[in-house]
Amino acid sequence: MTLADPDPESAAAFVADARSDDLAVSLVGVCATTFEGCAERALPAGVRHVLCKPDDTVLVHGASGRDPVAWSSGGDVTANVVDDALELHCGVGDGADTLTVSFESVQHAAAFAPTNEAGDVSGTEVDLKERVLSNPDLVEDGFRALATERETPAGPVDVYGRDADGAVVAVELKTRRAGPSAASQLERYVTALRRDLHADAEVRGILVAPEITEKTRRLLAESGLDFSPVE
Amino acid sequence: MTLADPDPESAAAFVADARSDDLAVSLVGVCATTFEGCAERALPAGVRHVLCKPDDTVLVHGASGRDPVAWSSGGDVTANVVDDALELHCGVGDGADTLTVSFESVQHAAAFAPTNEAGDVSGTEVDLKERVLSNPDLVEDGFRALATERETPAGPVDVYGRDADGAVVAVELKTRRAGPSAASQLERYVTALRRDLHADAEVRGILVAPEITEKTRRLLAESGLDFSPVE
DNA sequence: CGGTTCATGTCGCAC
DNA sequence: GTGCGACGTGAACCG
Repeated sequence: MTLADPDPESAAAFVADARSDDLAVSLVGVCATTFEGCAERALPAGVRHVLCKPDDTVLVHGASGRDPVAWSSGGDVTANVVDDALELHCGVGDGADTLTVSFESVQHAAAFAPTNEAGDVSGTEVDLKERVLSNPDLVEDGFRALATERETPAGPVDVYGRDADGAVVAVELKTRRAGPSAASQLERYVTALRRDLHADAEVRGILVAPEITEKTRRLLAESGLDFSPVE
Repeated sequence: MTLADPDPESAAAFVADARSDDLAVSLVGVCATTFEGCAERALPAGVRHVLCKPDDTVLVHGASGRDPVAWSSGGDVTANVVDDALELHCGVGDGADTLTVSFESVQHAAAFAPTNEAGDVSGTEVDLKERVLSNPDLVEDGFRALATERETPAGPVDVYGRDADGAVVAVELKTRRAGPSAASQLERYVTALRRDLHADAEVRGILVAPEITEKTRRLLAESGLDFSPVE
């Protein structure tokens, strides 16, 4: 399941075999990449790590960063020998987005059978929603939740309810410090609700987040929306 | 620079050595992960690929998807032997966000010296901006660009100019099909400009994108903003 | 399949 | 460092 300093033919065969067995392949070597499609990008030759997953995802990682320096998702993957070098071709058949990885040399290759199992995340927006539902006063004293993901012409409101005075309230939840887009999002929902409900209905909007930036605070104020810090 | 089926002590030493030499390490093995911090997540034991980069980024990849199933950026990385097993500890010293990767077994380890070189992307918003500047009619017949990234109280406008009638125009550029957030963003800029400029100044907003969704079209219309298809 | 939104988003840039 | 917006964003969810 491993090769060291293979020649191009061996490497190509190794990759092809592994892929036909639904294995993942980890490659280390000197390679250049080109991507063409909706955007374009080329990388000069360099030592990189290439991971080919059984779902045809190909990741090219450089020395730093969480994100790959090049990648391909979706389309087919083929391993060929071109000009006496291993070359990976990734992309949809008709070739809208295409990634090519051209190896000058392969230091190392390993094949393995990865598991797909995953775990659940907690601390997400859903958790915050559940907390708000079980303790509506977090939003505001006297707030009552009536629905979640209530549909409006502008999209679904995270939490929909009424305040102590009976006014309709749209609640937008953010698990982190909220920025201007959150204020705009809430404003879209509130505007849509005002249009949707009877003209005499009062509609308020409350942004629930651990924190907001100053500009966001100003935006909320200008739109007559409220902020309720949580967590 | 390679190990096959190492015992935990060898694996830990291998990782530690590689890291002290500023090398990246590619690991394949059966491992479980836990992440704790702003959110929480745990993965059961499974065969995965772990990539430790010299910048202390750690990526845990499963069988599918472009994104890692677990990762750590920033903090320190240490490789220890715990309960006769390799364990990677990643996180800031005081431990806000912590990732732990516990190996049941290591099938394979490889160390290498990755290059950091990267290439530039074309087809991005900057390219679209340059195209618009060199050919303002793309925005609208008679449009004249006066500035890019012009500052407003709501943030910088992509392109700022005037239309054939001399009215101020804020242009928001999107390289892909634009959604509701783009309309809201443009509206924020236009509102800020109307407030900022003389009261009698007419201010228009034009969203420039290859395409927009229907809801976005409606939002633009409600706000009196325009859409100009490009590309 | 398209539309919308969340994300441990990540990343880069300006203040 | 914080704030802000783009990203070849990716990924899930829903009609």
